[in-house]
Amino acid sequence: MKVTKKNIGKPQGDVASFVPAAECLKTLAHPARLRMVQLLLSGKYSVGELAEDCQVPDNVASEHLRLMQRCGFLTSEREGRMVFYQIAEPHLKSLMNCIEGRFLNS
Amino acid sequence: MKVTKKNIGKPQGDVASFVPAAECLKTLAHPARLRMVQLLLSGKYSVGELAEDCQVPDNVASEHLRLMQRCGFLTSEREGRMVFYQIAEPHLKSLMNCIEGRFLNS
DNA sequence: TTGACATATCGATATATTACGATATGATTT
DNA sequence: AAATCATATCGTAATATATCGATATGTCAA
Repeated sequence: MKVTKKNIGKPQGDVASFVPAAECLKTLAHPARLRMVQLLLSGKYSVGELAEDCQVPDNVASEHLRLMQRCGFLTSEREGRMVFYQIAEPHLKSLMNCIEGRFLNS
Repeated sequence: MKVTKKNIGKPQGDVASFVPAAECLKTLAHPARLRMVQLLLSGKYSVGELAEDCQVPDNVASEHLRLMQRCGFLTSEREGRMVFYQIAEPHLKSLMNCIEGRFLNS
């Protein structure tokens, strides 16, 4: 590749390559959804339990969980009349570590 | 602290403690802004250079940069008629490493 | 000082996101 | 089967965000 003034030292990729990352980060960028991910990284929770912890109605919790499922963060499993969600994206753990390290260290 | 059925094994914090994190993540969750952070982690760039790389007009780039400055990610410094932005938040580096590791490894 | 360049700001519009209430589905108990 | 519980979906209204064009500010060069 020819090296010009324009690309010396530039990191790989371009703005387009960040489109999927931006979508997933947007999905994560909500207090209730962050808290849900944190909880699910530590154990098993039903929709109702997550809703109660996050202080949102059940249907709102359900929508948050559906969004995270859509982008591959979570999977769900029904047990009786409850539904349990779990982490499906392994990178979420290190990502949450970064976030907790920055924002929960007060 | 008393241990009850409700809090066994729950990670510290609650949904409210994630409000600032969610705001900052929302700021980061845009393709152009992610690319700008990636570039600024690797070197020095003016507004115009960032705008060109991200393929947005100068004023749009300027607004993106202002948003990131507002939440403490960046600082700016004028040199002549150009303005250079730089990373102000050290955690951005590890956060970008997580993001690149997940989304730019195809 | 005039003109050109780089960046920033403002107002308006278009689009996206969020939350809510109502209703629907699925499962269990009586 | 009917009632109840847990979750999901849908329409809608409120709010937030993104983008654009126009204009403003600040800097330099002629």
